[in-house]
Amino acid sequence: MNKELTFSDNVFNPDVIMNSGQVFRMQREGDIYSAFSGANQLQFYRTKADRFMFFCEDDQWDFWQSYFDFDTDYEKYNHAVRESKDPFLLKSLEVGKGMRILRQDLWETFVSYLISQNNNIPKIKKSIQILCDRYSDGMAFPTAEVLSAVSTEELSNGTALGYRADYISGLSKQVASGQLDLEAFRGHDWEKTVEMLLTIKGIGPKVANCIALYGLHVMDSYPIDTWMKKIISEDYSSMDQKEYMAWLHGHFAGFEGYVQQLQFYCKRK
DNA sequence: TCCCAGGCTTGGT
DNA sequence: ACCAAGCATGGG
Repeated sequence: MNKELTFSDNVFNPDVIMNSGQVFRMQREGDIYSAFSGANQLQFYRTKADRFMFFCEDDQWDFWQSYFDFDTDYEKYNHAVRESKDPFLLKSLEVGKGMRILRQDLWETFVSYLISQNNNIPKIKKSIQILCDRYSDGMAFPTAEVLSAVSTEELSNGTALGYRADYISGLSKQVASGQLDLEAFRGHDWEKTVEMLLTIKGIGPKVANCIALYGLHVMDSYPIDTWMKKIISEDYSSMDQKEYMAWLHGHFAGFEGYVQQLQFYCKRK
């Protein structure tokens, strides 16, 4: 099916989204954007300045609508950002306008952020693509069932996963056996969600917040990584990390993750 | 060669 | 509760 939708640049900018570090399988070739998540795939392109044409399988549109969070008005978030008059945030919004927080396939999000630890974005993308090529058709993300049948040795060979292969193997087996139901992670508040995620081997505070935000759409979670630490020390030098977190929550309760995503994108750019 | 990358586990205090 | 070492891999 195809669908044409109108968005202002302030609320949907695929170039910003795909380079924001929250997604590893969205790319642009010429004028055509492609996105892959789980077993879903989508192509789209800009038809006018503020219009986009989307193409996907009929039964996948609901997923993609949810993926891009199209039902949420991001202008209300942007308004709050402008109201704050915080210099670094105003700059971040200018650079990163059109950012959205995606709602990605949950299994793929778990595995992707297990891979992300102590790693860099190009290499994360590379490892994920190798998994898709080797254990799927190159487009759908390999299922837990398939990965659980692969030995840890094979999984770590030629994938650049390193020690992370062990975490992925372990999680795959738990999910494939039914011992762990990823759907059970939905529907809890931030604290409970993170607490549950931390029980999984290989998931620490940073990865837990990434999965909460990008997979479970818990919008008040915000991962603190090396870049965010750099932002706090360089752009909020009057605060320590704790004070920064209190400030973020105080001004942007309920969408801290979006605000932080703008900052992260701006800093890396 | 060392340092860093969207860090976590383990084993010490 | 906090701290350091170790962990695979590749790029600068």
